[in-house]
Amino acid sequence: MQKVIVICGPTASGKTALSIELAKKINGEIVSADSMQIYDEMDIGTAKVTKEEMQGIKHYMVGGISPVKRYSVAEYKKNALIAINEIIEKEKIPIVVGGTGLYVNSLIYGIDYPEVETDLEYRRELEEIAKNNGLQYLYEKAMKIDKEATLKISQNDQKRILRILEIYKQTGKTKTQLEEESRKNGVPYNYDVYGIDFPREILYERINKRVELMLEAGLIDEVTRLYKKYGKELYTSAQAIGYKEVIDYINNLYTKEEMIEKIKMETRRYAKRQLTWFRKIENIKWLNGLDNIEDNIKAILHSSSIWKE
RNA sequence: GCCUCGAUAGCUCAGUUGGUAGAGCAGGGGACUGAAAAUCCCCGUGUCACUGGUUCGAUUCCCGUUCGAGGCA
Repeated sequence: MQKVIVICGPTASGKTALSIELAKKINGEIVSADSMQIYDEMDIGTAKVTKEEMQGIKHYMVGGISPVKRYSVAEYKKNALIAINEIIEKEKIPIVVGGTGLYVNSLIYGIDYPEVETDLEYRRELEEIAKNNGLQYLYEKAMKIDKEATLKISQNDQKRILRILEIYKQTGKTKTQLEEESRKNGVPYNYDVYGIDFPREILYERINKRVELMLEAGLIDEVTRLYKKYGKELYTSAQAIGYKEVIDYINNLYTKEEMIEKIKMETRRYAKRQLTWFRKIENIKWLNGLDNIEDNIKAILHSSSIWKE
């Protein structure tokens, strides 16, 4: 079965540099799995790869989406698969690189999503009901529709409660049903997953340093430009760490120092959550971020069966 | 130099009418199938500054010491 290499890891763990070196070595091309680097005009704060960094290696799924758009895993999965196939057509090796656990999983577990658009009207309606009648009311409603899925989530998890209701409204099927159907189809490729990790303290130092560098590189200007241009039109993209804090700073919700500390803190927490995703991936092979890139590439080539074929 | 107040979790502080203590924040762990950098769940042992005294028992009361803040000289 066709091999696809996957490199994941928390933010600031050096995924970009490692993946580009690897691509050069094995004639690969890169498919990003990052929910925020997919947006245009958000470069500094998302640590998007630059043209120079790419060194001629083609990247897919980086940019190309307006920051006003509400992108979703379903779209991601569909387009990432197209990219992977395109790379295979060229007889190159696809390397999926990213920090968004949900996106990575959509590929490696071959999750299928029915072709429906998100019904924003209905969502707004439900949000209204949650506000007026309390979330408990919707939780009970979800329980009646799909008990199994509802029992798995918290009574406070508004997003997932709404999702159970939305799915039923749009497809006539329950979330549990759809998940079962999705599992039947199997996975088309042999994904070989690697994770980069660091001792926590060192990772946090790297994160703090990176935030400082982003500020120096003009993060505030970038966000200001974006915010002036689109304002409240920004939705998903405005939830990005570094962006929401700068927007709050622009609106005088806190001082510059508070804003900087907040970005660092939120990024650290994000890294922690990312690790929770990756630890759960069965068969993930961990690389030590402290080792140099050459050694880690050797480790990948050694354990991956690509070159045995 | 004198007086007053303070010293409790990484930080800010609460509390124990004497029976060895708990909040917020930070931190840690986890969940995750169309917003996911989102959203949600769980986790609190620390010489109660140090020395001595009173007491069956002191982090709590008393004496002193050290450090910090304020006031008076």
